[in-house]
Amino acid sequence: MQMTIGKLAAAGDVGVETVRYYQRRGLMGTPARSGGDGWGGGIRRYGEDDLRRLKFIRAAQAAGFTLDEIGELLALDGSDDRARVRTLARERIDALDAKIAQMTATRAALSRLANQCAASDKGPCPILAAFEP
Amino acid sequence: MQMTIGKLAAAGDVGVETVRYYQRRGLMGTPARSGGDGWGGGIRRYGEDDLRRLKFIRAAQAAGFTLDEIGELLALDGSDDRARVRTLARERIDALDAKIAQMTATRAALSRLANQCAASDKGPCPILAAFEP
DNA sequence: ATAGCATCCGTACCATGGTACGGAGTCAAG
DNA sequence: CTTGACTCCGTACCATGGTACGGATGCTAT
Repeated sequence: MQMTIGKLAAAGDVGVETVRYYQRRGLMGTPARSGGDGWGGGIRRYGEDDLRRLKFIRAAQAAGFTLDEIGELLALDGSDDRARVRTLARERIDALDAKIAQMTATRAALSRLANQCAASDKGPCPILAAFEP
Repeated sequence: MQMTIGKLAAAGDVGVETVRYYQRRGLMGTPARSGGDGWGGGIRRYGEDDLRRLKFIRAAQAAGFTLDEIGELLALDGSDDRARVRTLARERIDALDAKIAQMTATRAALSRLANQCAASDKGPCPILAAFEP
């Protein structure tokens, strides 16, 4: 199932410009232009693999990987440097754990704040204090 | 306990330039220069309140508020628009919940990946597939 | 009173992750 | 076979959250 960049972008839920940006960053390849009319022209066609790759980029990004790290992951896929993969995964897991813990604590602080500000129409509502230890 | 911008920044675990940046953004005030020598000169002195404010900014930032939103929160502190405060808090809580859920799922995916890549030295280790549904 | 470090301030620059623009070429439908 | 939407590509611009530079001045310890 071949598609144009527009379809690819739509399927990956990003903008066309974003796909092109990823290509410039080296995260995605640019298929040969194919219209076969003899010179340079035609339109690039993308397949399932490209879509998978695009979706991977978005997912990895959501995991907190930077585009540079994602580039490394993509390069690693197909190589067999398992150690490096494990290291990257572990690092990211640790970072995620820290972030999740931190966000959970913050959530609690915000929840307290919302409750205090809801309670009565008079009384405190101490925004600045809400995040204090 | 008065301090210079350098001490303030150190106490808040940010750089001096960052404090100055927050001042430019209107998130922190600039105390009057005081050396009393008669004209404009002297050095600005900061107090506990400034430190509290600075720490608040960092904490709120960690909660996912943008600096613009933090500006609004700071403006709200002292006003009595409780409804607005509750709304902001709720929004942020919802966003945090979504993000936490997402990160938890991602964590699981990474964990699977790390395990697969650790298991044997041969076999897959499918990075691209690791994030698939 | 002088060395040496910090502060003050404006302005410039940086990284990240895109988004917009515009002219030329291409493709599909009517 | 034209019209209208889409593609291609380079280049420019944007928002966010800082970081760096540098000359003039201030503060403090010797």
